[in-house]
Amino acid sequence: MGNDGALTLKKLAEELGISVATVSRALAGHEQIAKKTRAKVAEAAQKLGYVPNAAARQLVSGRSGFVSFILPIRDTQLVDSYLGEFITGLGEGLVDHGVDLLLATAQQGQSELSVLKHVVESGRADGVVVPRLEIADQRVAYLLERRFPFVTHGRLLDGQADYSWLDADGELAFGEAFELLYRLGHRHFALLTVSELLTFRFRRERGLAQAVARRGDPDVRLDIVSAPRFDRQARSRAIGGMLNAEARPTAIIALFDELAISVMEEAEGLGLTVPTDLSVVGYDNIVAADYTRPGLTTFDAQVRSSAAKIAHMLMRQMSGEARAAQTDLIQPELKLRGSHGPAPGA
Amino acid sequence: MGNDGALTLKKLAEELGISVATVSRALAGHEQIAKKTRAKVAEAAQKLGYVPNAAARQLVSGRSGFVSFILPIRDTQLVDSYLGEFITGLGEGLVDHGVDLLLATAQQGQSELSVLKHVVESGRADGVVVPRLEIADQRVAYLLERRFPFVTHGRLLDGQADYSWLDADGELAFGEAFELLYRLGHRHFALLTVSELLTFRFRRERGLAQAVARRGDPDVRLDIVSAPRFDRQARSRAIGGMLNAEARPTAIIALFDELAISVMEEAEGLGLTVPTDLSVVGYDNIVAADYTRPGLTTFDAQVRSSAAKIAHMLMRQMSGEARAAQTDLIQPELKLRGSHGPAPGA
DNA sequence: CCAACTTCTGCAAACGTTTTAAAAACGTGC
DNA sequence: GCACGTTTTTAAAACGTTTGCAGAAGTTGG
Repeated sequence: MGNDGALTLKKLAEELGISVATVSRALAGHEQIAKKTRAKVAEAAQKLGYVPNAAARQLVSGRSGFVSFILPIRDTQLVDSYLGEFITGLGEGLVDHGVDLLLATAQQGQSELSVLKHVVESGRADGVVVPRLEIADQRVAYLLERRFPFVTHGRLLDGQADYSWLDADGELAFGEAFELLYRLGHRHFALLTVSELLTFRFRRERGLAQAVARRGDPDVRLDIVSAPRFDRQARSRAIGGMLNAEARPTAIIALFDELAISVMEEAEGLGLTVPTDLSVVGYDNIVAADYTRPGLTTFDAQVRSSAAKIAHMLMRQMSGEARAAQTDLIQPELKLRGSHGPAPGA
Repeated sequence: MGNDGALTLKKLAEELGISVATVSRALAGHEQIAKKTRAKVAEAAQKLGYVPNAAARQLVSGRSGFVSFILPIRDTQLVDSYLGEFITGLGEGLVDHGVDLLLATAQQGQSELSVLKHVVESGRADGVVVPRLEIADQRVAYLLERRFPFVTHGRLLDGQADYSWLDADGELAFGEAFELLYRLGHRHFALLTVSELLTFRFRRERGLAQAVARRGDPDVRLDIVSAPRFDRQARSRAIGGMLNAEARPTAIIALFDELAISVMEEAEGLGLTVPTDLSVVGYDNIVAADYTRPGLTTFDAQVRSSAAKIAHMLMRQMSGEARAAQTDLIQPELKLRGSHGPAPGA
């Protein structure tokens, strides 16, 4: 409802004195309907403000005209910059195709996977976008088995599965971060990471480890510190511990900007100056990275434009235009700001 | 579809050897169906993973189970922090009610109003959320006339129309901002605003003007400067002009944080120190406000929790629980950070 | 064992479209 | 004026649910 005396095709047909079938076809612009009739119908529809009922249309066509994105369950404390940008980007990408975005949320106690299944099985969406892949991602497994159109942001670790993805090359970026800092004289590094089994985490960690190995410098030391992703208190403790260690690292590479910014805040609290005492490099280039003082040196993962690209990839897939899986590996761009510098005493 | 051999009620019924009607009622938990039958049906549905088709359900019930939000058309350059937070908040609020969020976007050349009409008339949503009211807001007029459930963020200027809104008291906040700075000795103020006909703009401007009038101090000078909302270049020019004037204001009150942050950046570029040379106060408390150096003194408009509240208001309205219009005026909370200080030479 | 309930189940219509297959209208040439 | 091909229109089925109404079991009392 909300639509009690709604204008239906039937009423419109009665008004015009022709059958619903004709009206339907006329509005769809079928050639087989006389031009004159088409014009007459179009005019009446326009005048009376006829808008076809979405549910009825969906029922017969089988397509909902929606692309869905399941909002990840997250702590209510922390705003996740990634989400806002990603959704905005998706919206921008979908506009061009006249497709709307369905944001589904998991209720308390409901798993994200079950929401996804529900959306798919109920036919409320024609395709989905899956962010932040996990190590053995059940969502991907389900969608593949179900043969349902989807595109992921990020990719699985093994190259087995055949699906469409867009990812930023974090492996490369983290190698680059190491090289940047190594050349500035840093030898004692710390990688600030999280414990979740997200694939991007493993890739970035691997990229860093490989860069270290490539140098083969026995003086290089790399500490690995895990911080909780959401609990601000615990995160602060973990970072504090790292910065208070007797042998403090001089270069900190954070898995993503939010962690990097936490490091900068914590350092400030401890009286350490960035970048004189401590170099910090992040990843993502969230909006806030431009506002810290000094600005955060980071890699632009182009979340927003990636989301738009993902939207296009998905549309191509849904239209059947692209039969094979499409992949796109984008190059994160190093944003040199002020949070990195020569190693102290170098 | 993507749902070829989809499991329908009919198939489920055949499987069980009973009629669709019974299965439907059993799943809905009707008392009139024997407990034993209900259990049997529930089990089978569970086992076979039956999920009712959304379109069919919607067609007969007339409800879509969606709440819609029309993504405002904006420049592709600038991330609008408000949107991300607002949408996240809406999602959080709607979760509790098992309602999903439909994000519709206006295509190039399509007006936001026409998208809204389309969503409403096609029955794709049961209620809508309208952000950032304009001076004679056509969306509100349309929704009222259409008697369609909606809640707005922000309110109209005249108290005539009878609708549900949630707003933050910007009038109060801007008065408070003036008082804060006046007491610190500032006499030359500038209000940095925009030219759009947004109601929140007029309220905040009015709040400031009234506070000035209340003091009745002939020494107080208030400049009003308009900056474009999206064009970064032009914005920079407008702010630069203000800061380069022979008689430069010492206290700048910005309509919202993004403008305030621009002021701080521009000031830094001109070699001015905040807050020594210049006090800056914003409004909204976007995430970035906490990361600028010095931190931006601003008012927390609690966008995210407001959005969640709006979601609840809307649900109450849609369920018919609340017959009269509901309103909620929240108190923006002053966040004292480092961007304000005593007037130079005071 | 039958009537009169009560409890349970099923038929069929309805929701508003699209689309298949068939019928009606229209010309045209003879 | 009739047959024939072409153009235009329509009746009816289908999509997968929910629900009013009626009918079929079950149960109870006489």
